Amino acid sequence: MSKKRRKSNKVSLDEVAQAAGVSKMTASRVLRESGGYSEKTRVKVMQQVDQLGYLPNRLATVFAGDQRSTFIGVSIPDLGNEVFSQVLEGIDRKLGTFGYQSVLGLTRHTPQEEESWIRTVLSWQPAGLILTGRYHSPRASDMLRNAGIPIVEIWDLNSSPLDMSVGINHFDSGFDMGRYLIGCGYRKIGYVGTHHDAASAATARLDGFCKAVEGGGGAVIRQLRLNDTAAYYPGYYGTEQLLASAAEIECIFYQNDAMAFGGLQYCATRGLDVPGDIGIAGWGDLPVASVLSKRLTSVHVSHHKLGQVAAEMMLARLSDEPAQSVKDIGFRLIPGRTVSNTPRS
Amino acid sequence: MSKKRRKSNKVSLDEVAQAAGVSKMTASRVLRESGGYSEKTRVKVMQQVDQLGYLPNRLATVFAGDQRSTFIGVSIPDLGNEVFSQVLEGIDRKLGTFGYQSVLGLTRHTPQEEESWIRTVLSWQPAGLILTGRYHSPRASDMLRNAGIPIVEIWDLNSSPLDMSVGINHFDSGFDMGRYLIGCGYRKIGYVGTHHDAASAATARLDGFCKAVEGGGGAVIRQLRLNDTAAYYPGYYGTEQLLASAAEIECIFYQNDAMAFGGLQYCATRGLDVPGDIGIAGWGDLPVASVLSKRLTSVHVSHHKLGQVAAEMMLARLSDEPAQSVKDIGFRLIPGRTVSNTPRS
DNA sequence: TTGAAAGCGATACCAA
DNA sequence: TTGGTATCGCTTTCAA
Repeated sequence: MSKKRRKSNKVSLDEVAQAAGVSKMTASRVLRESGGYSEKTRVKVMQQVDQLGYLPNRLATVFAGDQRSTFIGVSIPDLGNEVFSQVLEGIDRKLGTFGYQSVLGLTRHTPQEEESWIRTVLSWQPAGLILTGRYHSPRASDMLRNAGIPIVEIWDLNSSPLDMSVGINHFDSGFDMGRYLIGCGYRKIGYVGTHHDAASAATARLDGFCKAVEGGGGAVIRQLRLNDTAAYYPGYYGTEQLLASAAEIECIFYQNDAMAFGGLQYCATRGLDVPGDIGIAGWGDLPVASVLSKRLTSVHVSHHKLGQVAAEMMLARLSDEPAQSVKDIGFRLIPGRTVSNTPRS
Repeated sequence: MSKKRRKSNKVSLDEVAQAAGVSKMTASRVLRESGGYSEKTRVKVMQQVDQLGYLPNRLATVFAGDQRSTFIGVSIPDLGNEVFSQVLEGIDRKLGTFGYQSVLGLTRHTPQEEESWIRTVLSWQPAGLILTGRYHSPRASDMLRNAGIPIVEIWDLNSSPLDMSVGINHFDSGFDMGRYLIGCGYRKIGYVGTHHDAASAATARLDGFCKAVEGGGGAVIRQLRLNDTAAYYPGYYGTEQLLASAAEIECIFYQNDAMAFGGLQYCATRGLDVPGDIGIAGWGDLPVASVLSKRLTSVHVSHHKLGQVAAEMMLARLSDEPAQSVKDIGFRLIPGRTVSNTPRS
């Protein structure tokens, strides 16, 4: 009240202590249940805490002590893509259970936005960082190296990570799908995705896919990369565009299941039989695939688990337990019924 | 190096200042571009900033000054439900643009988890809070009132909010759908949703729905509330259960479009014609509906916009602009083609 | 078991 | 244009 620079009307530990007739150190010890104090003192202090509605200021705590905050910065490209909202859910549920909070950053896949977000988040002294993707701008990499906190790079498995990495090998997952489609007899294949740059996991998938297809005597005769999100409707109109420009395509591989589902709907609308007239393959095994009458050919990845494992590695590190630094959570090709394994040609 | 309680190897403002041969106040002014300093000084300081890789400690800034942090606590029930991941995306994109960060809390719709999350987040001195839902535990309400920061309650429009509110009137949206289905001639109606408690917006929707149906001479003859998430597959098997227990149902209203889509797939699998044999109505107008060959009967709500508006109200308040305290973003019934407007009975 | 004093990294305020 | 000093709320350290 009397002080000049009182920043708010919040109750401070000192006020609680005075009200309880003890020093603030004693009150501090009671609240942290550390060091020695008598039961009588504890009761007196806790009474005042309740009475005054005292809430500790953790900023001051972290600032004063050698402690770290309980923030974990989490960067995610976007939440429109169900893949990433599942990863985030997995991360935050696990972190929350252990008293940590996610500080979100939607970085749109761009290194510049990531860099600026990293700078800001680091200034809040986070306990650790979980980043999607393995590519970071040079300045971001510098900051990360100097931060001296645990860092988990997720999604695209990084065999020589800054610190730790969890994910899958996207190249291999694309390769396996390519090989599978070749094995089914397809030769003229198309791809529908969004505009992903060279550093993206989707690009690695596509590279692996093309390699397998070409190695097997087929060809990815057209790759459509839309300037849109990897969602249902772009899959729908992307399929339309693709088939309009290359009618001979026998099978289409999509960036993810949402787009593949859009493609399925386009085919249904046009009366194209799947897989009779055209094969459809997705990626990610998203929930929408769980209710289709024909199982969607796809690649299963446990997104929720990926997030959980990332959080677990972070937590292990924070409590100085021995932690693996690289973890491949794997994938599984799902044959499904939207491609035909009886070659037509 | 020489100091005793050096908490880390981080570079402090004082070190930068010393290296540049000025006082830390001068360095502080340069970095904040406030007050007066000469160009020569600016250059000297900035050089050292680059050289030493100085990152400000915002904890200290907030702690020292009258400033607030740039954290906004955001509580969301879960991200598996696309509705909420869209809301969150809308919030974080807007906040991020203005230099604020979302501190996430997945509170599972339970007041207890919300309370514990609120306590933690408040201890970090956030600039504001965005909370999903209008019901809070008594202790949470106390803390919120005493926090003295802007609070936006979203989702379920609250005409007498703690502070501000954005959302829609869920009761009305359910009512409109009920009236619409009655107008189409349906009388024996079912509901499939998840287990939502009395405080949930989904309950308000269902209440409004029932009122309209009963007022129109129909009956909601069975309400199925699954102990599961409001997702595709529960919609699928929920439909199966519902029809097994009440075959006379002519039309089903679902908690959201994801569940309705699961219902559609169940009908397709069983050879039931929609809307010939049974009507299907969803809620939320989720992206999946955008690619169905038959437009799903639903209620459109702009989830992304809801998040944006919530963030805008928060930002306005934080910059002391006049801000509306209650905003209804509205909804729109989408007739669609999964219910029939030619009554059969 | 308790308390007094120093200090964490920055900013506000006032003086030079 | 600059710098010294007090201060934010709490914990650490040391002494009683």
